[in-house]
Amino acid sequence: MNAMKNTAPPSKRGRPRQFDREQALHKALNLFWSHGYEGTSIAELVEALGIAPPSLYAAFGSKEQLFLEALALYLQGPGNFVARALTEEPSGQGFARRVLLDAAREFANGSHPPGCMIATGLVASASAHQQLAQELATLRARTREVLALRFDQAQVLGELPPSSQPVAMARFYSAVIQGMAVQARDGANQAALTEIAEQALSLWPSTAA
Amino acid sequence: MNAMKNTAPPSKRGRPRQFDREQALHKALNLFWSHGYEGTSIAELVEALGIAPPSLYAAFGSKEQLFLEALALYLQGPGNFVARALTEEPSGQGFARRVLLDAAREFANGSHPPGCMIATGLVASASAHQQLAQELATLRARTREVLALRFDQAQVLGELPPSSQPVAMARFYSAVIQGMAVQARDGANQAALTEIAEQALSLWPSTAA
DNA sequence: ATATTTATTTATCTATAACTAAATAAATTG
DNA sequence: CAATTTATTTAGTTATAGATAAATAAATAT
Repeated sequence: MNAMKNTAPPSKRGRPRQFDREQALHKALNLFWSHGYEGTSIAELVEALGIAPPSLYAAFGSKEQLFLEALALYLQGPGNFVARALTEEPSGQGFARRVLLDAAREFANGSHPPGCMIATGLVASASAHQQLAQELATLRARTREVLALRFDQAQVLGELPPSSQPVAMARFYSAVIQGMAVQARDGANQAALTEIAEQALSLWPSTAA
Repeated sequence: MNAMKNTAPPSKRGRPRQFDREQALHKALNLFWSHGYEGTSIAELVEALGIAPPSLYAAFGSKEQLFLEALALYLQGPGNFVARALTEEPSGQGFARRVLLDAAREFANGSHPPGCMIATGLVASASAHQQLAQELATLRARTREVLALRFDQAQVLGELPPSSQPVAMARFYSAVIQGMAVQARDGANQAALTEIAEQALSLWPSTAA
């Protein structure tokens, strides 16, 4: 609820925390990423983090808050490729290309779990976790919107023909990314994912002004 | 484990079952489809089916067996579009077209939950359910293989140029279907899904022998 | 009718889920 | 040092998970 607690400098009074909070958060991220929110128990978390339940709750509040923090970490780290492309790729096509190829690389990057926490997170879950599921759905929607905005912009700038449909294109490329995430979970390597990405990218209208 | 128990004609001796097994299975399917395997509890199942736990266990064996039966029902019903296309569409392109457009229709068909049980089922789950997750992953792999086989066949028949890559195409179309399933869960309607499908289908190489 | 078979009812059982109260330990502040 | 603050340890709590034993009910077979 309060971001201050997390971004505040380590407080000076009181017994110091015996574990590295950032490192613990990374381990939690890996668990949630691998097994999903519902598939990860507090028992597994405290085991992996090497701490007792009260330490986890003192540091992170609840399972849900821990998940949300792990998700934020994901979005700043392995899941930041959309944001990066957004600032670094000026053209619509370059943006699409960058996002899909980075997705292919990240989804099959052996240094962390396969796939994407957003694309396939809480797609079907218990009613009790509907709020969290909605949060993930909103993140997926935002990615679609970002693509649509960029494609619309490309159209306005004449990079895309007036006949093209930015929103439909955004849905298409989003779907491809989400499918790539599923296949990554099923063991597809970077080469396989890149082939998927390249086929999708070959759909980009040729620059005929 | 034994298919006989389920396919056998209703036995004649003993107290007859007080509920409709098929109807109960349909309700279980809807729950699993909506909330996933992990997100559906026995308590919710017996509530929806209107029976007591021992009746559920007597009829279906276990939660996992019930899920597998529901999955089989899904594959014969709303999830049978790949199998249908396989027997009814002779050409590679017709097959791809049929599968993707049927997926668009089924994934957003209001008479049952959105999306696809296979495409997004148990993509990330607890270690305890790894066997079931593997089962789903195998079904996804089979779909990919079916597409690849059909595309390969199309290539042999000259319908696809020698330069095309059936396996890569199969991965691509599978990914699109899986992405469509995610978007259906997120509320995409048939029109939106069809637009995704049409874009993917527009990639089909023009018939230039 | 009696025995046999199968299903349902009722009341749990054991294990695990998420979470926490209370006591103790380790730091800072005055 | 005493008071205060915060973290950890220990040992739980309550609720729910999946599953079942035992008694009862309702059918068929002989």
